[in-house]
Amino acid sequence: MQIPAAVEALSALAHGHRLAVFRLLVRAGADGVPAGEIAREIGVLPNTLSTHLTILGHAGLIRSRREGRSVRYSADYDGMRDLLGFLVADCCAGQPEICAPLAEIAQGCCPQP
Amino acid sequence: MQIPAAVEALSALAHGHRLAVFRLLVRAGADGVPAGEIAREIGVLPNTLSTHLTILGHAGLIRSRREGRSVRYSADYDGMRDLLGFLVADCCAGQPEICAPLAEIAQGCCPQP
DNA sequence: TCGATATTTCGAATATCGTCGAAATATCGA
DNA sequence: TCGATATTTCGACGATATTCGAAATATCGA
Repeated sequence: MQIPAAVEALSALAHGHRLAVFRLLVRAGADGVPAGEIAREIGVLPNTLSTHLTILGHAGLIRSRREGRSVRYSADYDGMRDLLGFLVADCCAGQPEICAPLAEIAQGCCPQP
Repeated sequence: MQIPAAVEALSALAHGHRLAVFRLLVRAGADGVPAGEIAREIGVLPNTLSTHLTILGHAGLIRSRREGRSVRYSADYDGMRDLLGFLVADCCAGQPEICAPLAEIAQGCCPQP
């Protein structure tokens, strides 16, 4: 990941509704959530939500697939990992001791064998 | 960290010059870098940079201290950790297996004993 | 104190973003 | 095919963000 892509992803998340949508989808897992349900949960008009979903999708943070009359959106975990990896890699450049606590956070959250 | 603070931090980083400044300061370590040197490195006018530094500072991502005629800016590693921790915690909610690779990234970057 | 250096603040111009209503598109069931 | 449901696209308005030049502030050395 390069700076322009990172800026695009950060910009996509730098909005209350979009960050809420992203969190919702990350929690929802691979199955995803239909656009209409997202709109109700977040409390935004369907057309406005559609704009936000497009932005998140173009940033590589979510995916979509049509399912009947609705479109299910789901988190793009690869994209999310790229962004977090970019920030983590950046944070570690030069001084590993500084981001060691980060590894602990990840450790506490997703215990490794 | 709550959504509003996360949005503020993400917004601060969602700009090419500011992200470049933040990376520079993270690499520079606790000593920090004087504002003038940052401006030269990044290639922005001093007054414009000052605006960006204020935004990053208010978001809790950098700190500053006057040193003679210049002001040295340095990364706020606690703030950075809060933001990354927030995103990581969010990513893990519900499905630990998804962000396990993230823990590996942190592991590879900052090897734990 | 005075001038030089370093940084910040102010005010205004321009560009971009976010939201909405209305209309268009896609899919299904009768 | 037709009407209903689900989502997206379009066009426009108001709000916010970014940048710049000019001026103000802070600190140092002579």
